Amino acid sequence: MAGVTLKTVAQAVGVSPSTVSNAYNKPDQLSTALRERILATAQELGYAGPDASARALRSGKAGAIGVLFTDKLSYAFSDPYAVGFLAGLAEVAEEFSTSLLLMPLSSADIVGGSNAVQQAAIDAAAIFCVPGDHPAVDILSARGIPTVSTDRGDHPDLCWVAIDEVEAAAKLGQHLTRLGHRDIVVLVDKAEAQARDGVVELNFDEVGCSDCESRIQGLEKAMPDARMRIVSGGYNSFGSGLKGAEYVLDSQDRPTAIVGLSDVQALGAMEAMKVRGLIPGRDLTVAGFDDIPAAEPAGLTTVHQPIKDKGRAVGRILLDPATTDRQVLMPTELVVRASSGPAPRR
Amino acid sequence: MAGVTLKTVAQAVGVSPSTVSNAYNKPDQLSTALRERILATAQELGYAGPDASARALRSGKAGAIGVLFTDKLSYAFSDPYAVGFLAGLAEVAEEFSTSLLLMPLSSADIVGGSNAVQQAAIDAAAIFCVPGDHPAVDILSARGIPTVSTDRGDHPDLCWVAIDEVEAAAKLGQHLTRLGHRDIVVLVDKAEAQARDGVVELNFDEVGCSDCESRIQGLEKAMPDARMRIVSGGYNSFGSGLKGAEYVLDSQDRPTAIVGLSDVQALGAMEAMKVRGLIPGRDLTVAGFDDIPAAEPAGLTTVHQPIKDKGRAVGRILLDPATTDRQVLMPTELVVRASSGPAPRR
DNA sequence: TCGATCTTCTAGATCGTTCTAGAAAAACGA
DNA sequence: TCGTTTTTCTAGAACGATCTAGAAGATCGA
Repeated sequence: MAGVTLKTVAQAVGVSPSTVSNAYNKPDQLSTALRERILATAQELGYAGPDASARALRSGKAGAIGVLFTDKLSYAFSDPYAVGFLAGLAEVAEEFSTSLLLMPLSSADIVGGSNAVQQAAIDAAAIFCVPGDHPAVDILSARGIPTVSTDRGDHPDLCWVAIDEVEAAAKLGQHLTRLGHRDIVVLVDKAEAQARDGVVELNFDEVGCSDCESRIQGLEKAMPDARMRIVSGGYNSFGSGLKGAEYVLDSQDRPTAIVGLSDVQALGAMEAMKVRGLIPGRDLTVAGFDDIPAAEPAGLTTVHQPIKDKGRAVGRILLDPATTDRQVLMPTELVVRASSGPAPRR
Repeated sequence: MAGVTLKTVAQAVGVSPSTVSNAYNKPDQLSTALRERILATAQELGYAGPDASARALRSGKAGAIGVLFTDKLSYAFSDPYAVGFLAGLAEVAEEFSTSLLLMPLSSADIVGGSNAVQQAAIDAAAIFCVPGDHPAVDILSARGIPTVSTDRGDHPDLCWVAIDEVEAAAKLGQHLTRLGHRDIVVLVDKAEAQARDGVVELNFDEVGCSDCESRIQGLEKAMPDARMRIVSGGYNSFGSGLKGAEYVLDSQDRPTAIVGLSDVQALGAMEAMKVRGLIPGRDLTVAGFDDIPAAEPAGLTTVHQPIKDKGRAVGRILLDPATTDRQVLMPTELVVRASSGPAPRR
């Protein structure tokens, strides 16, 4: 049963292994009659096509691109933003009949030798929301694997597809300033924050995520006179946004606006308001980032970025030889919805 | 620069290739001093460890398991149910330092030879919400790749991790019967449904998804006297549930309860009610399936199933030699929340 | 001191393909 | 009819590792 190889089929048909290989990969290199005879015999013998590993070794193409994710995989997918990115990437991958290999980043065994990043048979890799100084990134570069990051790197020779985070945040900041907001809370994700029911207040230098830092800088730039507090409810998720906002809303010192650095967190904040009978845009302003699909029905003011296109662009750079871009800056757009309104007079 | 192999390193150090290989894979087979010398030289030469494809070929282990998804990848991830499953699977994969290979099922090129399912270098595969008679499943079995399905198969020798769909639906049906509901609408996903603003009414034999069919059967079993209509708003998503429910709510012939065959669709239905000023559980009953994280805050009555455990169980069967189970039936539980209430008198 | 055991390392086959070069046969143009 | 091109097929060497068996030297107990 087992052990049927190209050679087996070749012998059965009475041709050379090369010919059988061609029957699968280069149909125009042999006569149709022979090709059909080969395929039929293969079927009979239970041969299911060339072995993937052997093909990968010989041809030097693994037929898969890796996707490096932040932290645990579970949290990665809880944000529709990641899903949209992946969908765009998958679209291009499909076009080049390439698979996507998810590489979970258990922070633990990265240092040890036997992790997925070391072992993975991939031609290239997309680095999604993983900081450029992460050990896994070094491993990939040591392996000589081409990578595209979604962080806008400082190295001019690295590949990336990104948005101008500072500018994007500044757009939102200007909007808030114009509405008269001078006292805001920024919700960030911070896995380490698990004290005080999982909610913690941070200083800027404790944020530790370059995207988040850039966005905060953008907000500060556009709101120079505002008081700005940074609060984390834990992970980048609806629940954490909810918890963070609850902490803020139940405190004695409410801001006039809450900005989630991702839409899921902002939506959590809206939920917290709803529970307390507060109306977003009237009693308190809420805004987010990314413009995920759920943002529109919820009426959430946010900064739109072309999520799926970002995934597509990464895919093109990695797979499409016709694409010569190495660094792509995507446009962003402020989308004003009902959740933002003028700051109430004090 | 390029072309640094085991052999190169071996020559540089002055040992045999086998020894270098052992330095990476079997540290106890050589002296510590030599091992360190080898690793240091490798570093110097820019050798990043054994080539993944070559290792896969020789050792017969690809170091990855495939995940077969329904339809386009984008829709697959729009349901948190899939995300939960994947998280559980990833958890086990991580433990065995194995990667996950996503195999999108573009219905088009399955017949052609050059699709991901044919090419993928995987040791095993998880078949997630793909019917057992799908061509891709045949390809996997032809390749001799062990699989575990999330559909409860009829074949006694196939591996699966599933719930008793009929029983699960019957639990919900009993609940609705007890509340006096005799007229319900079931929301199903049906990609082909794009007429009439994407909303369409179906007969039972048009549903064409074995899970959905089982759930409808379970409902019918527990609600023998009820009138039951089947409506689809398109894909398995919030938006489709919303559209389907809008169609139902705006018709002259409203039911007393709407059952979404997935929570995302049921949540969409709740949204449609909210927009119309209807209160779930009072004006109309809404219920779902799966008990995704968003179901609880929304107060959605649903049938809980251990999503993440399902993923874990699949992972164990595929990867853990200590696991001898071949077929696992997971428990389900009716979770009653505010969205279900007694049927109003007519 | 001698055989037995353990540690450390090596030679060479092997995994199942695809690739390069080229041979044999068929088709073609003049 | 003869060289030339095209089609169709093949031999044999890679690809880069791991595995099996076994050799050489070190260690050990009696």
